[in-house]
Amino acid sequence: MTVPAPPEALSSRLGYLLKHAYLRLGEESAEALAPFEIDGRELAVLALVDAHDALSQLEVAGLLGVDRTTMVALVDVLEGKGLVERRRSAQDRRKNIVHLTPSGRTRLQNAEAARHELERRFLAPLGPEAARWVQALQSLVTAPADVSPSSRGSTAARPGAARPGR
Amino acid sequence: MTVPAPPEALSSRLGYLLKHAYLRLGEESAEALAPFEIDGRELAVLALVDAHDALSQLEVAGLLGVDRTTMVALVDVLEGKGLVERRRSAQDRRKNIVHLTPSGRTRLQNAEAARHELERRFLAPLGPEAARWVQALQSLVTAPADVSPSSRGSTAARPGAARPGR
DNA sequence: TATTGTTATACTCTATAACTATA
DNA sequence: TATAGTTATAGAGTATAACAATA
Repeated sequence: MTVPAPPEALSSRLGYLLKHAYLRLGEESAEALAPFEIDGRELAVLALVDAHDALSQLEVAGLLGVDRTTMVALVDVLEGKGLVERRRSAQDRRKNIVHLTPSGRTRLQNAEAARHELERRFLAPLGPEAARWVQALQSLVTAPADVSPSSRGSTAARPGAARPGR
Repeated sequence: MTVPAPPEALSSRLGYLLKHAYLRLGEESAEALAPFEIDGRELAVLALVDAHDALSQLEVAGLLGVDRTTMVALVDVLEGKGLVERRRSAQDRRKNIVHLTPSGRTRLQNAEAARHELERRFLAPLGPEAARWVQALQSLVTAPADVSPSSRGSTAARPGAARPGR
């Protein structure tokens, strides 16, 4: 269901708010991208391999923050839809370079337009503050993971940290 | 590892940003609440049954936005920890009213203090804008779910909702 | 007949471990 | 020996279906 107007005890909880914002965007995103038979994460893969040049599966996985085994399935799906192709790297034949097909490039452009429109609608309640709000969100995601007194372990780096993360 | 500084192609994606903000908060939250042997959602349940009076399991589930079967497991865990008790409602013996135990009340207070401190740290990169940013986030979660042309449609029902694929 | 709580089951998502082919 | 990709498997998390007790 998502969103039956949360009571005070919840509306102040960052965890609740972020989770439900994420879920809601997911729902609307699925709907907006359905005509393109693609989901938001698949679209992100297309955008990445378009923007960068000759990325291997592992490199895409790293950028996206997903496991390499997850990446295999993701590329399987995209290749099955004819949107990308795997090509062995000539320099290092262990690597699969992920290439956009012409069909994939077209799909990327059309779906990106739909995504922009969706995000515009999603952020509409913020009015002119939307852009700044998103900037702030970026700063939370890329922040150096705290530094202050009460310590804690940073998300990234840290020797034998064995993060469950992801 | 979350957050290897996302490239431009990702840092503008709301889906990516919300997901990773949520994941990161989850990691830090787990760490901050670990001493209390409780997670963020369990804490939210304690706060809800404390704030409202005599809520049934189904009512808590509705407020929290989780399934009633999920709620059973959640209450099982909290009852196992001695933080809540199930009591049959005298008015409607089908209902389990969820009560805080004295131990639950103490745990709630201590864990809430830790949560506040955690959220303060998490939002620190926003500086004095933090409060307004959270307000904006609230408005996204409680927004009337769009109104414009392409509408949307809750997870459930909706008659002629296109959906060719899946 | 409908609702609350419960159990059993299934499905999605993702991670871990082990294998292969390359380096 | 280490790395990229793959496969098989297992673990969260959550939803659906069916059932008992109660209304």
